[in-house]
Amino acid sequence: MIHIHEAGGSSPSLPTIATHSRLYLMAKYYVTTSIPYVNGDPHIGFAMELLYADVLARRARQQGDEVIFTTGTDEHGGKVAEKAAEQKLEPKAYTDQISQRFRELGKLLNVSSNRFIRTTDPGHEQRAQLIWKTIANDIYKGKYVGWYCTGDEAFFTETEVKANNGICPVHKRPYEKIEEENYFFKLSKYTAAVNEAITKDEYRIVPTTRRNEILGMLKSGLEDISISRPKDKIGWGIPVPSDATQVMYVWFEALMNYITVLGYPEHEDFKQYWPAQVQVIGKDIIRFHAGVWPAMLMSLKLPLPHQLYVHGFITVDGKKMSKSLGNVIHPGDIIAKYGVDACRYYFLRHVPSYEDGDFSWERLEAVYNNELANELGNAVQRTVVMIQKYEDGVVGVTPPAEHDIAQYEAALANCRFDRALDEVWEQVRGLNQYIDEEKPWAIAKAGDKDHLRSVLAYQVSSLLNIAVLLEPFLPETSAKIKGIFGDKLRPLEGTLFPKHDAPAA
RNA sequence: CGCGGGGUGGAGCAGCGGCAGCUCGCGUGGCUCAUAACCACGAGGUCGCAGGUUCGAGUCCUGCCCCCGCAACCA
Repeated sequence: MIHIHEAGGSSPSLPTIATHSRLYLMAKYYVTTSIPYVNGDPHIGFAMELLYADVLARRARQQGDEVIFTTGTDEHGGKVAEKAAEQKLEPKAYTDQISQRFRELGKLLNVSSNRFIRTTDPGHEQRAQLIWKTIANDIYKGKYVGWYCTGDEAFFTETEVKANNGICPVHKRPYEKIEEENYFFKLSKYTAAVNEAITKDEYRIVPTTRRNEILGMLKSGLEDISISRPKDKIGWGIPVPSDATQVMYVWFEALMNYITVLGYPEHEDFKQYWPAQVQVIGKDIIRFHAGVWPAMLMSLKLPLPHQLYVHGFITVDGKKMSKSLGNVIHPGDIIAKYGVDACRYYFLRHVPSYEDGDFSWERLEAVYNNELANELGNAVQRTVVMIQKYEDGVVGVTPPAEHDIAQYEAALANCRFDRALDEVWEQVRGLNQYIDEEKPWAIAKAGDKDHLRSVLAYQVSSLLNIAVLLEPFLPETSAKIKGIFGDKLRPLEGTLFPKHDAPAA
């Protein structure tokens, strides 16, 4: 049995406007994040990945799809065992702790994932062994030859060894040539087929630059990869079936999570939800997801995911985030000061969806004040006040929205979250311009009740439309706006985004 | 010749063959419904450097310089 953990998914909100333009058939929608390796606490890099996947999941639900949205943690391997030993913990006890922090990260960010898989779940381990047996035809025993430094307890590449003239610069001793018995996966056999699937966009990789990158790698062909480790060297892993001396190489087994979490092979969820619509990953692990993973699926005779979305990395004040620099940003710090939606907004709009981006408190402050408080928050506020002043708080009949959302939809289909929000903000600006042009206060003075009512109704309609478009991105804000302009006016206690005076530390 | 991404007004970015554009910041004006918010107008760029193709080049080609990743077993 597989462990299924229900995370705090929000109830799907019914689309009011977005769907009237097209007929959308209810479908199964499966979206995944990568499962981060638990050798450290979560930071904003993975937080961003959760947010991207969350937008896709929420949008799909909004369209009426049934959604499975998975995330989880990758918990085996030498590095984890080392970390655990440092803290004088058993590996499992250590990963229990860290895994929990990743789970909490999702809640903190209001991410609507509904399954959380750990590679140490018994279900995953059993299914991984089953997968191994299923693709046994593509697995063979071979020798891995490498340069090993006993000081580092690690292998080094040929080029690295050459660059150091055969002597480890840290430990001042020669690298040893070590042969190791490993199992290998016939990755080479599938190179051509993977290449074709990507070329034909059957397995669509966005952005295009990433697609080109992987096609370049595939052109020279992929070599078979070692997929096991001797148990006496790295004990913390899933045993290879029928060979007690070996455990599975972490990566090989971790990739399987995308199907074991659905209950591959027999569970109904697997049958209904695979292949995934979109798999969200970071640029560092593209070769595993665009090279190894599709080959594994082909070996299993399973269809490939429809789309792989590769995001970039975040720098902080232009510098790489690192513990030694002490500039690691924790999502909790941002949320504590600005709220969860402001945090979501920053990463979704101001980190380029197709490239690396930068975070700084100054920029967050500016964005919060200008775009969230002034433009959106104030548009809501002025509309609320006008309805109170001129209409005794009565919201009239609102006309359906007439905005063209083709650009917004196209942006989302291509995982251009930044562009999608640009489109929404076009409407926010448009609304503020509309108010200034129509001058409802002047109409009120002139006493033209009908005209006034239609202008205010338009404002409300525009805001409700914005709320719908915003739902996948800023679910709380969206709900608040919808709540204010329901059948009757229900103003908030304060404002949507209260202004801050002092910048954050 | 390892591979890839990038260098456009103070900042962040778009444009990828046809008058250099957007957001922030800055300046001026307008408005008063509003969270000193909103709206309009303006200043500010020889588009990394040097050649070339073209009637015309951020935009195509060649060479160079500078940043940032990746470089196969650490996941």
